Amino acid sequence: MGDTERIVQQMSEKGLRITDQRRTLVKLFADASGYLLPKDVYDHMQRTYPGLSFDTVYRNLRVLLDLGIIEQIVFEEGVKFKLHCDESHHHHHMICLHCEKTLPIRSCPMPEMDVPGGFQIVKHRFEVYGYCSDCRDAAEHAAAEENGRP
Amino acid sequence: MGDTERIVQQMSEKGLRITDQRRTLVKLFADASGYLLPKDVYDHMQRTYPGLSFDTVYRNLRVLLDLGIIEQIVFEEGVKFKLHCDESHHHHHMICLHCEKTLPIRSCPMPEMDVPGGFQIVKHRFEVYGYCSDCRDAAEHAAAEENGRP
DNA sequence: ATGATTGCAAATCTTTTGCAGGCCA
DNA sequence: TGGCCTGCAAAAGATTTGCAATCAT
Repeated sequence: MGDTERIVQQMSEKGLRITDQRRTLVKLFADASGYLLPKDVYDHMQRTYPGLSFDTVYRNLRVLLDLGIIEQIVFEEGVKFKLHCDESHHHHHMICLHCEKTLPIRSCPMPEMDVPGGFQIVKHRFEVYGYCSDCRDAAEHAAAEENGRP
Repeated sequence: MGDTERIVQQMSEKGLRITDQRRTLVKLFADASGYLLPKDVYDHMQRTYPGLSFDTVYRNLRVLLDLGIIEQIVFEEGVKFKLHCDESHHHHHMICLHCEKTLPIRSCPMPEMDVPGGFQIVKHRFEVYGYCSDCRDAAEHAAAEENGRP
C-alpha cells in the first residue's frame, strides 16, 4: 500500500471524511520531497479543483497538522509544511535553497556542544542550507550566464 | 560614550534625523538583553509617546535593520529584532524561553558535521532553547503551583 | 528653508471564522 | 439522514504605502 492510501486510511479511522480534495492533498505531500508554502499547496490543488478556496487549504493543512501527518516550520519566507518525519531517529536536515528538497543529517551536534552553565536545555534547532547535487550545477550555470557566458 | 549615543551618532552621520523617538528606540535595543517583537517595541515606546503609530515603529525598525544596527530573526511567534551581534566571532545563541535573554555559544557545530555528499553548503542555523539560570527557578515554582503546591 | 519624519487612513497579505448549501459515510 | 466539508464573504492580525502636516538640521 502506498503512503497516500496508508495516510488516507489513517484519517478515515479518525472519523474524517475522505474527499477527493483531501486525497489529492495527502498525495501532494506524500510525493513532495521538500517544504511547501500554503500558496504552493493552493497553486497545485487549484489546477485540479478550479473552484478551490484558500480557506479550505488552510483548514485541511490544520487537520493534517493536528493529526501529526504533516509538520510545520517557520522560515524567512513564511510558514511551510512537509510530511512529518519519522521520529524514531532524532535527526536534522539539509535543505536545498533551489528545490527545497531535504536530506537527513543523522548526527546531532548537541551532545558535543559546550553550553553556558546554568542553562536548562529544552530543545534545539539545527538546519543546514545549500544546494543539492541536482541543483548545484543548475545554480552554477545560472551564475555563469549572469556573468555573460551563455 | 554609551552604546546608545554611539549608534545615534552613527545614524546622524548617515544623514538621518535624530528624533526623540529614534533615540528612545535605539536605547530600547541597546538596553534589551533579548529579542523583541514589533508589538513589544510599540508597547514600550507607546508609554513615552502616547500618540505613537504602529507604522512608524515598523518604519524605524526597517531603518535600523537596513543600517545593520539591529538584526531580524523569524521565530514561531513571529519576526523579532535584537541589536546586531558582533560578527567578528562566528557564534550561535542560547535563547531563554521565559525572558528571551540570549547567551552566546562560542563553538560552532558545523566543522564536525558529516553532511550528505554532493551538498554545497551555503549557510546554517543553530539555536538552543531553554531556561536561563534566572528563569529556571521561576519556571519550577510555576510548575509546582500548577500541581497544587503553593 | 528644505527635506526627512510622523500620524492617519487605507491598502496588502496571510490566516481565521460564521454561515448556508453540498457531499461522505 | 446526519453531520462533516466546502465555498463565499467577511473578519482579524501583521505589515506597507500615500499623503499632508510637522520637525530636525
